[in-house]
Amino acid sequence: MSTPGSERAKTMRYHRKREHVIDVAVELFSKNGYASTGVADIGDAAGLARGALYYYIGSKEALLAEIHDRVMDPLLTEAAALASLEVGFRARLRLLSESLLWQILHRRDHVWVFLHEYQQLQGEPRTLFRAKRQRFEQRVRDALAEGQEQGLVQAEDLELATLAFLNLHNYTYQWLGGRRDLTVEGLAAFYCRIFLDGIASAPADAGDDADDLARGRALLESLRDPADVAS
Amino acid sequence: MSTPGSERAKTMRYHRKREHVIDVAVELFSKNGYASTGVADIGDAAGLARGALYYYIGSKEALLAEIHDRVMDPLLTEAAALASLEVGFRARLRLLSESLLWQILHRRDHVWVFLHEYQQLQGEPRTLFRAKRQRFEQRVRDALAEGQEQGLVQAEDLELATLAFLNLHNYTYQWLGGRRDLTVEGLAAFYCRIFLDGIASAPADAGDDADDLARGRALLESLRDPADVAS
Amino acid sequence: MSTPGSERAKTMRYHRKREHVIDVAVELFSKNGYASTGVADIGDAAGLARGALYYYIGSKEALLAEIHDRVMDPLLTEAAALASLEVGFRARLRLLSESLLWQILHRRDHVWVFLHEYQQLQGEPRTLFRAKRQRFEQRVRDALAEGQEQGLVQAEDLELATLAFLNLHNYTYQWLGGRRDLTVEGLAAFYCRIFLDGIASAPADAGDDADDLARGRALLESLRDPADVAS
Amino acid sequence: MSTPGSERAKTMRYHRKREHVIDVAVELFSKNGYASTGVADIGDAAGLARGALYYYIGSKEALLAEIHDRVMDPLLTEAAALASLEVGFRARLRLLSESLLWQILHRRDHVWVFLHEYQQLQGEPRTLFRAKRQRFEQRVRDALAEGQEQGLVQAEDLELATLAFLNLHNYTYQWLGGRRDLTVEGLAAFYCRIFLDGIASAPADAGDDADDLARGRALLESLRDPADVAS
DNA sequence: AATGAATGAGACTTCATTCAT
DNA sequence: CATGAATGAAGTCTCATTCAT
Repeated sequence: MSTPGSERAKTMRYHRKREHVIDVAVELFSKNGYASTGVADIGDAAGLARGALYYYIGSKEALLAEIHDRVMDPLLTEAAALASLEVGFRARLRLLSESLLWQILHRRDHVWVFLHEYQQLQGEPRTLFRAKRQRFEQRVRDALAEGQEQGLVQAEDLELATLAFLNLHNYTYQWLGGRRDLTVEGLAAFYCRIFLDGIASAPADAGDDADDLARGRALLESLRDPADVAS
Repeated sequence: MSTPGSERAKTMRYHRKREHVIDVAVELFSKNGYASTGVADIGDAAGLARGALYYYIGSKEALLAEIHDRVMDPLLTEAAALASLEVGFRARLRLLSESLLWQILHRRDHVWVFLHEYQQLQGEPRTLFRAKRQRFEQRVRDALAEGQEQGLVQAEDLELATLAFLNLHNYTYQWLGGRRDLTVEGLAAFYCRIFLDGIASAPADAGDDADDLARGRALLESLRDPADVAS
Repeated sequence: MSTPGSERAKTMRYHRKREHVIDVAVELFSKNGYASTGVADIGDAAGLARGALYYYIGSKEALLAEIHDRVMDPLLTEAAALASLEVGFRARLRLLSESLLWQILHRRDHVWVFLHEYQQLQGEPRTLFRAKRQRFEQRVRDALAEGQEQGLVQAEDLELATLAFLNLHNYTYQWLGGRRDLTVEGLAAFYCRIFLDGIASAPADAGDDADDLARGRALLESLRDPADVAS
Repeated sequence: MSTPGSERAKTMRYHRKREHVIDVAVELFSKNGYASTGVADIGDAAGLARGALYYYIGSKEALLAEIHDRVMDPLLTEAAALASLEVGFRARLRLLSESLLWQILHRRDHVWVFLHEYQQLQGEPRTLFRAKRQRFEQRVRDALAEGQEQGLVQAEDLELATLAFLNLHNYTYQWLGGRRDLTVEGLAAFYCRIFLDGIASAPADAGDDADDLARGRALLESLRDPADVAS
């Protein structure tokens, strides 16, 4: 009676619809925030009644966890692959940059949710997610350590250098909506030029600017509430 | 009934208590998120009943707006002062960096709320806040334009350079809690060394790395779901 | 298409599967309560999807009604048979006790549902069930009336004696789970010894204990909230 | 400005209203069942909006726990007092009976909830309640042990005797609604006469009835489905 | 200046039931 | 026979806000 593969077809339909629901949720979460988006809103946007929605998502928080995985998992897979690739330090970092920016540019909504709402995760998903994030961070740190050995990274504090690299990339999600002209390769080239040439330079001797800085700092302090400065 | 001056005294007490309430709210908002912090929580932490709280705050959203102003206003004041200061380009950018990092390090909780929950603002406070943010951004852009004229900033896209500078600084609030050893001056020196030396360098000719990059990109694409790559 | 007899075969299979579903439901209802057991739970435990389940049960409430009948109907049949049996009063009551305890011990789950969830029945099943229960109660009362005529039951209030007899038996389902060592005959002997020897005795003249009782009652009253005692 | 004791007055008002809410809930729970009674129903019956209700009750389950305590706590207090009272065995048991029946008759609704819905308790309240119940049961067992020493309780299995005593009393809540003519003292006298005279008698030698019983049992077995008898 | 009490909308989630396939 | 998908009402609970006192 039933065509072969019909069972898989059902599963396929379920799976496709489920993905659609998540897509819809991602868009709403990124636009209005996780806490401010109601399950009813998602249902309306997905064309599903409240009850049917739960047939697909389990819970609002499971939805959030899934969105995190959708970004984090490919990111880790790619970073692992890049770590094993036999390329030079600068190329490896540039490729890491491109991998990260690919997610940020192509999955803008996901990344917004991912970087903005991660603290809403509770329990096991929270733990899991934190571990994954640290694993990714470690990949970047490993790459920078390689550069350090080659003298291409001048930094006492490698941890801080890693964070600076991530700062540069991660915050992009905040303003990306207003700059749709950017490409992954172009942005990676720009960020990596700044970071690599900057981090390769000798730690600045502020000698020339010392006087200017002193005057400026005095000015700033004069503007601050004494109570604030004390703290 | 009331002694002369008592009215001003009341105002003072009122003001002090109000500040305290806001302090308490900032801490809770930064720890648990704006949406997840109830007015009751704030009241409990401030030692005030719900009714009395509203005597001081007006509304939960007004509280949020006030927190934004507490960071944004000094930032704008200082940026304006620095703009008029007669110092060199590098020093001015370094001072802007220090001004911004001072808020981030010394008002960590405020900055968290400010950078994390600003989209929860609605109506007029939202408009106002966006205008202030753009004004601050313009200060940075102006400083970079000065560097561009002097050949110290090599960037076709000055807007993008501005955003990169802000990326580097702003995202700091996300991980600052784990690095309490940092100082404003030290961090500013590090960020500005990277940014200034990096942005002053000639746009990279990726010639040497071209082959590595090609191989890496092929690897990355092979890992991606075809459906994703298409989009 | 269908071989002769296949229809009856279907009916058999249907019937057997239906019984299985009910068995599963009884177990769940008795363990978790009727209201707290979902139709989905029953389906899962029976290995049937939600849709298929309804092919067998009609509705959740019909299931509950059926479970009641499964206990009540044999009970009534047996009580009727015992009523016509020519045996002495003591033996008849003992046999009624054994009949009732047989259900309680051998169909513990059914009886739990039956004695615990009967008030969840609505409409016609409710009416029917109440009638059946009263018919059973009447059988016990009839037996006791026989004993009363023979002077073996000393009770002004025969109704109350009936209820006492039922109390003794029915509440057993509450703690039976912890006492799996008991047998129908043993428990019936114990209950009937107490009840028959107790009910055959002359109504107590509390003369000897009057003083003790008075002191005890005074103590109890002193412990009670005056507001409570009033009501 | 505020009259002395006004603070206590507020607390008093809160307390009184809270008690009222619980009273209302008890009535509904006992009439319709715990699971079938919605929080909305309680609110309606108490004349309180949904939100206000939670100001008083905390949660539906906390309400259930409170109802349990309202019965169990006085019961334990009284049982403890009676255990220390210097009275004879028969009087002590009679007083225990009266104490228990006082709750059953005067707090019929509470007792219904207490004896019928206790399994709905979860977590800590569940544990606590079970411990209290066992403590009460122990009081009865202690009293019966006293009788056993005096030869007034003929029972190999004291545990079972305890349960029989409790059966007799506890199940009363099921039919009490139809018999409002009863008094605590009258019912206790009746139950205790049956139980004490019954339990004091020599274990029955069913000699006289042996034949009748055998015939009756054969009849019963003939009525039963062979499949059932096997189990 | 402060409070406790109340509100009512809306939050997330569950559930018995139906129906096209 | 059986299923997966869908429904919509109802469930418990939270929350920002108001107001009489």
